[in-house]
Amino acid sequence: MTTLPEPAGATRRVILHVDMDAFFAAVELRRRPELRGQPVVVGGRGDPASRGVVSTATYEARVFGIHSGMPLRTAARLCPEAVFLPVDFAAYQAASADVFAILGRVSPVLQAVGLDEAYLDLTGHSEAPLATARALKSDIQAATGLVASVGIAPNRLLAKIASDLEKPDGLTRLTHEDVPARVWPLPVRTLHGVGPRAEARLHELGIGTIGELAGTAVEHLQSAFGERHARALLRAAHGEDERPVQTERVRKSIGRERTFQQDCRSSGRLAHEAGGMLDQVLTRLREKGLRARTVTVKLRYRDFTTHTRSLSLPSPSDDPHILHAAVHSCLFQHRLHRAVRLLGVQLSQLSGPL
DNA sequence: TCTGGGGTCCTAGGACCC
DNA sequence: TCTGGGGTCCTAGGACCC
Repeated sequence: MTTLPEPAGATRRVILHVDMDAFFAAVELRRRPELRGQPVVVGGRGDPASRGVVSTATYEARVFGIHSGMPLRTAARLCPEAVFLPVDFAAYQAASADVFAILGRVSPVLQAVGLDEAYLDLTGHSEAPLATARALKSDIQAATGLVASVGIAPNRLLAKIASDLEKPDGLTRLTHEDVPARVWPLPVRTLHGVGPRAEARLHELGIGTIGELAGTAVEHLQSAFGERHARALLRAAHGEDERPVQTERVRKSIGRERTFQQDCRSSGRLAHEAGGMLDQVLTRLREKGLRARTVTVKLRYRDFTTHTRSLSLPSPSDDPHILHAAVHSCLFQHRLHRAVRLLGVQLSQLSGPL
């Protein structure tokens, strides 16, 4: 089996993926050095008895099977002696700004992915990519005390896989020629875009590794995934990815959502909470000088079914009266006879000021 | 009393217009 | 009476990512 040939005339790009190791936890340990070496879990309010999930766990905590997205209660059961800390988003934003200042000096073609990841395009740079990456890692550590893993590859897909291969403190280069030996043995779930559902469907087709996916006929995938998705999966399995590093992105929606500590049965309280959440979203909307045309209210019930109700206004608005009325209308189009676990208010179809 | 909160992108049916 | 397409908007839901 061989990889697909590169498209004729394509320039060979040099893409870096920089991924901070256990970022939230690393920032916490910087100011609580006495916790170094201990299992530390950052998530929710830092109270393992409350509803919330793990944002980041130190490698000492991961040994117990704790990982991001796991309920805090479960983490506490796996490792009762772990230290639980609340999420301090402002602290991570500040640390992130320090890291991105350093990244920005390496290349202006920089795409942030959340607070702790970034892609850089180094195509055309004279310095050897490995030397650049080594210097970058050491600059980040010297300036912030934080550790990054870096992947180098001809595209974003492979760069991201590369940065994960030798975590933590990794520095890994992947080329197209490396794909059969180093990428194909990995589980399909490693591919960006393959989540729990796609993984399960692939397993049903007898496909467990990226190599097995790469060797599958597109017709075999189409019934389960549709033609577009099937072709995208195959391209990814062959290490093909033409997506550019995108330096700017337009925000499409802003919203607020909250899980109740106890499920809410009162429609009066829901209306009150939704109004408060809309006010918070409106503050951000106006700070950015935006207007919104679509209002969505989301409810999740105890069984985790999620329902949305949306309303498009005739024209974009930042008028509190109009938007509150729209939220109210969406909320009461929901059937409110069941206890609600989560309430969300979202504004979309955003546009700039008139 | 497993399963947060911030998002993006895709699909699909029906309405409506040409 | 039967039978068209294409395009866009609206709405709801699902999958995925950090």
